Parts: sequence; C-alpha cells; structure tokens
Amino acid sequence: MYLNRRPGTSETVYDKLKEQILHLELPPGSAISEIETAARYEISRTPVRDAFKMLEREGLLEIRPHIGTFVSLIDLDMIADTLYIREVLEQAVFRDLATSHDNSQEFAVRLILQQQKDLLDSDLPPEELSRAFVISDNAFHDMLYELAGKQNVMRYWQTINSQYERFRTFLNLGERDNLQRLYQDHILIWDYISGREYNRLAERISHHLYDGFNASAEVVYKCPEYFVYTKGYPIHQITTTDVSSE
Amino acid sequence: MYLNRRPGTSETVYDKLKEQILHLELPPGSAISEIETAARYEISRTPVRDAFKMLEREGLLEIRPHIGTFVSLIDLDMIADTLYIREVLEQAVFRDLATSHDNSQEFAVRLILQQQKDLLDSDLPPEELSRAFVISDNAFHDMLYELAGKQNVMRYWQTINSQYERFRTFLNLGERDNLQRLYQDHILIWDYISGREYNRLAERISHHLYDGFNASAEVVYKCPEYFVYTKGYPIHQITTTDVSSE
DNA sequence: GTGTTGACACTTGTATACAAGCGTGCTATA
DNA sequence: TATAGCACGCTTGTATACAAGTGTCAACAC
Repeated sequence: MYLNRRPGTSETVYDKLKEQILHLELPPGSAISEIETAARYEISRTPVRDAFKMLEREGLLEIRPHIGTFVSLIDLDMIADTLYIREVLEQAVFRDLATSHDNSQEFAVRLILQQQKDLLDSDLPPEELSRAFVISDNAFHDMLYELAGKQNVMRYWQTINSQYERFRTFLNLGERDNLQRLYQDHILIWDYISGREYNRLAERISHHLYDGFNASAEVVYKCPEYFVYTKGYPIHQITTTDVSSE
Repeated sequence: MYLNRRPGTSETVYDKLKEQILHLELPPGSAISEIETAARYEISRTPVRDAFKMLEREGLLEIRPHIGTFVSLIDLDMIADTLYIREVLEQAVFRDLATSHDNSQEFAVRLILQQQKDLLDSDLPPEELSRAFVISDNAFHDMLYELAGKQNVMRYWQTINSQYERFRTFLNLGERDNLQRLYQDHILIWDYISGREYNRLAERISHHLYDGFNASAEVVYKCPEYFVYTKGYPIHQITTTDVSSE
C-alpha cells in the first residue's frame, strides 16, 4: 500500500490526533477546528488539513465544508461489518497457518502469551493494564498473520480497523475479567492451530471476536450520544424535533 | 466510511486522475507534476495536492518529497494478496447468500447476465467491449453482495481494489475469449448459489478470480517496466548497476 | 409578540508566495 | 582529462491571504 515515509509535520499531527480520537480523549461528536489545532501545535493550517483529510478517509473525522469538522460517531453497524470481515479473514488465515506451520514457531508465540499472563498477574492500574494488553493482543494476532505469510492481509484490514479500535477502548475500561477471557481464547486458538482442529479453531475465532461486541449493549447505553446506526434506527430519539405530530 | 460529498474541485481532479491511472493512460512509473496538473485543469496546486494525497493512500501514486510524484508500479505480490482477500470474503458472502436467498432475487441477477450475453454477442470494438464488460462484471458482483446484505464488505474491499483494477485493464485488451469465460463463470456461480452447492461454489469463485491472474505471465513480460514485486525478485535485472563483482 | 431579513462571525475551500531539499550540469582546478 | 565543488532549476512542504458558504442573532417591520 503506502510506505511509511520520514516523519513529516502532517504525519506527526495525524498520529497525535488519531491517538486522541482512538483513546476517546477527543470524544465522538465533538468539534475540532483547523485553526485551533494549528495554533495548538504551532504550525500552519496546511499540514493540519492534510491530517484531517487522512482521518476523514479512515472514517474518524467528518469534514462538513464551511460548517466545521467533527469527530465521527461510532457506527455500530459498520463495526459489525468490520468484525464480519475480520472473522472471515482470520478463519482463513489461521486455517492456512494450521495447515502449514511447524513447531519452530512455537517459541515466539508462547513468548507473547506469557507476556499477557504476566500483565494479568501484575497490579497495574486498570487503564494502564488494558492499554498494555490491547497492544500485546494486537501483537499476538500480528504474529500469527506473519507466520502465515499474510502480513499484508492484516495491514489491509488495519486500514478499516480504526472504528473498531476506538470501540474497544470504550469497552476495555478496566474490565479485568474480559481481558482474562481474551487471554484464555488466545491459548485455545494457538492450541487448536497446533493441533489442526479446524472446526474448533473457526468457532473459537468467531467467539473471540464477537464476545466483547455482543456484551456491549449495556455499556453503549451509558453513552448513547457517542454512537450511531447506519442501517438501523438510533438507540434514542433525536430530540431536536418534536414528534407530537405522530 | 466516508460519505460522498458534493463534487468539489479536489474530488473532480481525483476522479479524473484515478480514471487515467486505472486505464493506464498515465502509465506506471511515469512522472506527474503538481504544477503541471494544476495548469492543465486551470486550478491552483491546493486541490491537486489533495487529490494526490488521496491517490497516494490508495497506492496509485508515490509522492517523493522534493523529488517528484510518480504513478506507482503495479505490485504483483500486492495483487496476489488482494485477490486472496477477495477470494476469502467472496466465498463467505456468496455462501451466506446461498443459504439465505429466495427466488425473488432471480430476475435482477438474470437481467445482468443477459446484459453480459448481449455485450459478448455485439460487435463492439475490443476496447469498448472490455470496458463495458468490466462495468457489468462489477455490477454482477455488487448485486450479489447487496443481496447478501453485505454492501459494506464490497465497499471496504474496493478501497484496496485499485491495484487490481489497474491490472485488469492491462489484461483485458480485447481478449474476447477471456470475457466469454468470465461470463460462463457468472452463470455457474449463480447456478451454484441457487442450488446451494457450497463446495462447487467456493471452487468456482477461486477459479474465477485467479483465472486471469495466473494466465498473466506472458502479458506481464511484454511490459516488464510496469511491474514490481514487493516480496520476491523483480522480473528483470535493474540495469543501473553493474553486477560484474558477483 | 411574532416573523423576516440582513449583517456578522466562523467555518472550510482555494490561490499564491516562500522555504527547503534534491539532482543535474557547468565550471574551475588539479 | 578527470574530479571536486558549486550554482541553478526543479520538485514538494509550509505559511498565509483571500474567497465562499453556513449558522447565529439581533434589529426591524408587521
């Protein structure tokens, strides 16, 4: 796709903004101005505009000409589609890996799994723990894709992954039990790959991906203004118009 | 992802440039200047730069700061990965469609297939024929994704599809036989969906996608300077350096 | 009191001037 | 003649001024 070029001003701003959006420090729906951002980083509007355009294409910003730029709402229907894509791809890639892998790859994988166990046994504060675990979680999946020789598949997927990533930081607010379940899933997934148990593998991958998503209803209701449904109906009535005529 | 906004200057330039790149009117490797492009469309550099940045993120342009901007080479390894992704996704989506569909959808699909038959029976010049057929081909696949309720999956895929699209215009230079085979595949694919013949369906999808790609070696050799391999080795030695020391 | 209208402040879109970096080719020198 | 060095022209990157469109709100007419 696109090579990582040397860190330019645009890229720096892009990275910082993206991190803030993904960590919900810039909450969905909030306004974000070019001029203000430029002033904050003490640069001109041009690189800020570049960064905004990139974030718009990833679906993280919504630029309304002559009106303003806003952090996009989290589209749950879009996340469902994204998860479907990942489910299908991951089942195929991991299946390929199970077919082709040899035991020489065991060590690298076990290393990451041990790291995750150590994290869970540590006494890190919830927020720090979840951040560290998400990183290690991604490393685990990256590793398996790489072992299967399908790094680019992972890379492609990441270009549409931003929405899901943001949703996940919303979920993982220190729920150590969830992280524990993810870790157990990782163990199982690797065991099934090693043992070439294709059916159980596919089933566990699906479960692993949708687990957090399906259990998200309650937490979504806590911040309904962050979310939107593209296909279906919003979870609460927009209150700007009167509905008495109905 | 990102909504289609009203046609702005940037988007217009983007569309025109993309079409030229995809149709190889701007050949891979050729230089393309911001100033020159701006002059050609009688606009300033700013919207041109926006368009360039977008095309860069799609992998169609390569912007080398302070050196120049070039139409990217066609990366055959990347295309292979893209095809893999499409193969996996399409097998899953079409399988879902086969499971859920009812006969009310028959008419719309048959309409497109009839259109393709008419195209093949017509006496259009090769280039026009292949262009029209590619459009109808995409419509066929779009339709099936839509019937399966997975429009977004198709949309996601299209964001990484540009490379393959460009490669396909390179292949389809009036090879009526190839188009005939594609049409036959479409007939079979729809028959297998209707008949819920899952295994044959998956097999035919793979065959359908890789058919043209695998038969491409000879045509690639005709324009080796258009192509590049990311993972493997180039198809011909770069002649800028002497290899006598080996 | 209510509805309309227009000025204003703010946004992003566009144009342009300037800065910075790279490559080429000429030139001077050994 | 060969080579080192420098100047120039080209590129994209950045900053900034201006254009154009939108929403707000206050003033005014009814």
